[in-house]
Amino acid sequence: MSDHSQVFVGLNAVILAVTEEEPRILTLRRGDHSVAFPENQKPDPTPAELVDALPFGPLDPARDRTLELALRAWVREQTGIEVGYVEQLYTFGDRNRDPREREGGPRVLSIGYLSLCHEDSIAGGGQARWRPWYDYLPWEDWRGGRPAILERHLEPALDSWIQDAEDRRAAQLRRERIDIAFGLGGAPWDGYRVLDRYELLYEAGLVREAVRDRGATEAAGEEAAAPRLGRPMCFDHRRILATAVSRLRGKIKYRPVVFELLPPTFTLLQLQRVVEALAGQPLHKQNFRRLVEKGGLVDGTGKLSAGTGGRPAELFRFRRVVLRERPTPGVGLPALPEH
Amino acid sequence: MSDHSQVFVGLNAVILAVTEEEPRILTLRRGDHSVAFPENQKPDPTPAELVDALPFGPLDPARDRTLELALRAWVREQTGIEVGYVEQLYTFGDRNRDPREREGGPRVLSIGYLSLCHEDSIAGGGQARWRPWYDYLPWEDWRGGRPAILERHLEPALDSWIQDAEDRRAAQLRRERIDIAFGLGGAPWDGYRVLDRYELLYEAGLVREAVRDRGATEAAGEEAAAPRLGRPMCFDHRRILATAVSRLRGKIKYRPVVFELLPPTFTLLQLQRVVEALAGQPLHKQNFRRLVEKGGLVDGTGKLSAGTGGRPAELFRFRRVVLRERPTPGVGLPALPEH
DNA sequence: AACCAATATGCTCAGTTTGAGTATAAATAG
DNA sequence: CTATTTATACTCAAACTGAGCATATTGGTT
Repeated sequence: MSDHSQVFVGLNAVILAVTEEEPRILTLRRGDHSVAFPENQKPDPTPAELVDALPFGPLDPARDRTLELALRAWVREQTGIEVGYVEQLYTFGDRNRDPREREGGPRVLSIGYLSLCHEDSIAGGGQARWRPWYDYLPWEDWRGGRPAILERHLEPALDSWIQDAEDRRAAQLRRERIDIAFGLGGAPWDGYRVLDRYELLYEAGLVREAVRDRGATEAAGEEAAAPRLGRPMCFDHRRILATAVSRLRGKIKYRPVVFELLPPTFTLLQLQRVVEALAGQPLHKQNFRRLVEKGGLVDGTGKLSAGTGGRPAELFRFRRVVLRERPTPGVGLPALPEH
Repeated sequence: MSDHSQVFVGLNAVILAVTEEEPRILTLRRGDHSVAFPENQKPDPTPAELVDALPFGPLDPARDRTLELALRAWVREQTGIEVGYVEQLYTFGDRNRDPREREGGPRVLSIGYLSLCHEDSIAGGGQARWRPWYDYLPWEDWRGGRPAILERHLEPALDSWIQDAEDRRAAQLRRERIDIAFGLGGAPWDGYRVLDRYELLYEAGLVREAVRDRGATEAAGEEAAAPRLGRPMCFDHRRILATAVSRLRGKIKYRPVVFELLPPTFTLLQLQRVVEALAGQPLHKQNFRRLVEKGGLVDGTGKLSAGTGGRPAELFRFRRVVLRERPTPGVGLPALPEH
């Protein structure tokens, strides 16, 4: 076996918890083009260029029996967090996703994982920080109605990207993709196309990562003019995050994963707020209650929660046996109303 | 960067086409513990131990800009097939998934891909063969009613696996998992849990791969006694196939991927047969027609198909604009009737 | 020519699910 | 004591779904 086919394999984790009705991910700060494998978490030499990054750890082929065990091991070591629910997302292997490859570094593959944590287990973290995932993807949060950033920045910028197309056909193609991804031109907004949207913005050069990857040869002035849609991240970490959001939004429909983010007992409103936080859209309260109760997803405990402002709510727990009863127990999301 | 963290990365492809109402995958024959990287497709020295294998190719970090390009390249080189639709499935990295690791070989990671081909593009293939995927997973095909293999072989074997559990609690746990995965004990059969089922059978030692992986130290007599549930495959290739089936069955519900398997125009029965083949369950003809027509998935062409035995059917084509209209255009599958 | 087998297509109908809203109950704050 | 807030129960129409009947159009048989 020749050496040329060897690559370096790392694992990236989107570690998620929902606190104060916000989905938050664990992020580190680090230099974008600097040490990628923080064996000692050494701080970056050039603080001006620090960027948010997903936690990262190498696969140690000698030690780690499985990929998932590898992930659990270094997450524990780096952050002290003992992750529960873990799911593989996607393997990212484009050349130059790690910029040091350009300077002769090895080809770096990254396997993305999603981990769900209960709110109370987020104590540790070391240098890590919990940040709302909508800081990185602000156009995905429709809980307060259509995000203003869409009309104010995103749509005009996408429009001029369409104008910039080579010819009429290319422009038509761009228009088509944008309409479907962003629910424009009469198309509905599809909450699951998170990755499509991010990739389109990247392609259109509307996220800082795109400008960065096209080479730092441009003038500083030009770079400053580049739009800053959402908080940027290291490497392709925002793409990994977008993958995680897509996956999770899809999955809550047919698997009871939400409960991995909740304490053992909770009120129905708490549950609803978590689902809304993930889905990025508001839900009809009474219908949501009907869905989870009649759907057999939860069981009342008879106990009441401490006052949350109004009438006390009953505490519920996840009804595990639902798995035996229905093939796809989850919370279906309604289509967003047209505008 | 230390050398110990380097691994060998390969790509496995589940290349699928539906012909004669059967979903078929492209397979090679090769020695189970022999050369894993068929640079020259060299035939195996010990024909007695030949097993079916998924097409495989290495990632060449120097040449391949992206993983998908790598896949397309070696599939073209090896089989002459120019794949269209391609989708990444999962990355498999358990130690010893390639048995040569035991003898000091490098850690081998495999990234599984799913590719969908039109029926007419399956000419080439070289030494490769198209084989029905239900040869490998016969318990997944419910088109002719509940598969006999379930009652005849699978359920008794799973029952005795439950009996073999350490203690009552462990047995209870096994019972629970089996009921949910195989729709026993009142639970419904869930067509999407293909991977769950395969992994359970593997764990219970009911597929040949499990016997093989536990070491070839056992007597030949014992091995012969091992059940042969479905046609075995090389390494963990059947697991990859199970992942592909799971993914595809899930996806046809919300994305119009079926059309990747059909010619440009087709009759509604043809379309139905393909969906049935993938889902492994029969569908109600009139309702299916209503679903795809009212759902805006297809457009009539006005032309009629050559007689297929009865009244000629209208030819339809995929209605691409449906993507602009509905967020999740696909063919929802009904629950299978209880027994 | 009449009839049968096979497939295609149109339509009905009841049961369920879904989206939206009204009404009432039980707590706290002033 | 009243306004406010949250919880919970119930209603109603529209849409969707599962199941089946009925009719249409072909080729082959008698």
